Amino acid sequence: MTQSSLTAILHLFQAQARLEERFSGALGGVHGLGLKEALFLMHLQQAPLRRLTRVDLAKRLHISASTVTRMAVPMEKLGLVARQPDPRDARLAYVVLTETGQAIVTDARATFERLATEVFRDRWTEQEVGQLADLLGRLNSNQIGVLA
Amino acid sequence: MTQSSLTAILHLFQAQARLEERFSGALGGVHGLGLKEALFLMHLQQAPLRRLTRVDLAKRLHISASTVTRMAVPMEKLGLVARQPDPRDARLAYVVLTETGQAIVTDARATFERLATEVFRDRWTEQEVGQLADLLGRLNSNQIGVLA
DNA sequence: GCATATTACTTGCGTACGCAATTAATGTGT
DNA sequence: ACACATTAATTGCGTACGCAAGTAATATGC
Repeated sequence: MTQSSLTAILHLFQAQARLEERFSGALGGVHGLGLKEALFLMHLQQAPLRRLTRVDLAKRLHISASTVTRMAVPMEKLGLVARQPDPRDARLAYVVLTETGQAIVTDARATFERLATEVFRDRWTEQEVGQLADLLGRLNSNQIGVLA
Repeated sequence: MTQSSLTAILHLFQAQARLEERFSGALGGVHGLGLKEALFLMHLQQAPLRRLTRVDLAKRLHISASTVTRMAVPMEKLGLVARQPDPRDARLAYVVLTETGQAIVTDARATFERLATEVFRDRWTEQEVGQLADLLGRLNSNQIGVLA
């Protein structure tokens, strides 16, 4: 158990590093977005009102609140997201997905899906991919805000 | 297939982010090492002569060669690694694990193993962990230099 | 209802990283 | 053997990040 646990974790780190390289390159090439930005927008897309507070986004993306603030600035200028203050609580500044952002992220998601399919295209059965998705889902199941 | 592929990838990214946080904190607390440094040394430990060239390390760790150069400096000063020129090829400067480094990394690996076991301790059977390790191993199988 | 604690967000600062240019050494073609 | 390409490593530079401090607003305790 100890042995396979360690192996699983190390393989997971290794796999993530490879996939990040691959997805970063491909996403950056097609859209103007990096992988980080794409995940940022995807989290907004699946949120209740297509919006999240900055701290909430930070938790979901596992980055600091200051990074969320700074990431949002260029995307605001591009019109992908907008700042939306909360009338009830003046401290809150939601990041909300615009129509433009909606279109872009839908497109990015399609690219994402295509890339994901390619990863498993050779040497993987549908059942195996599903099994992997399930197991990784279990690994994340004791937390909030897992994406899609 | 497309659907579960996307889910698998997204879950993998999510899982990695959480595990990185957890392992970074715990490793940094026990030894003086960060997660990155621990993986750095673990790659050396399992290498043929406990040594690797900088470019080789960079490929295995999925970081740039310049980062390897810069990471090595403080670890050299701590005596964990040493610089070892190649007599055949004066361009090569191996990073080699010292005795001290060997001891530290063995210790770090034990901590790593303990943490990994904790991750799966609740709600996971040995078979499931093994299955996850296998599937992730498959995902990495078309590349060189996978760790342990 | 007022003082204090907590929360959301921003900003300054230091650090870590990748890219591209540089240097030095080895490989290749003729 | 010599010119040129390739490779390993380092360094300058710009960028992205986290942490901690600062600011403003809301929540809590008395």
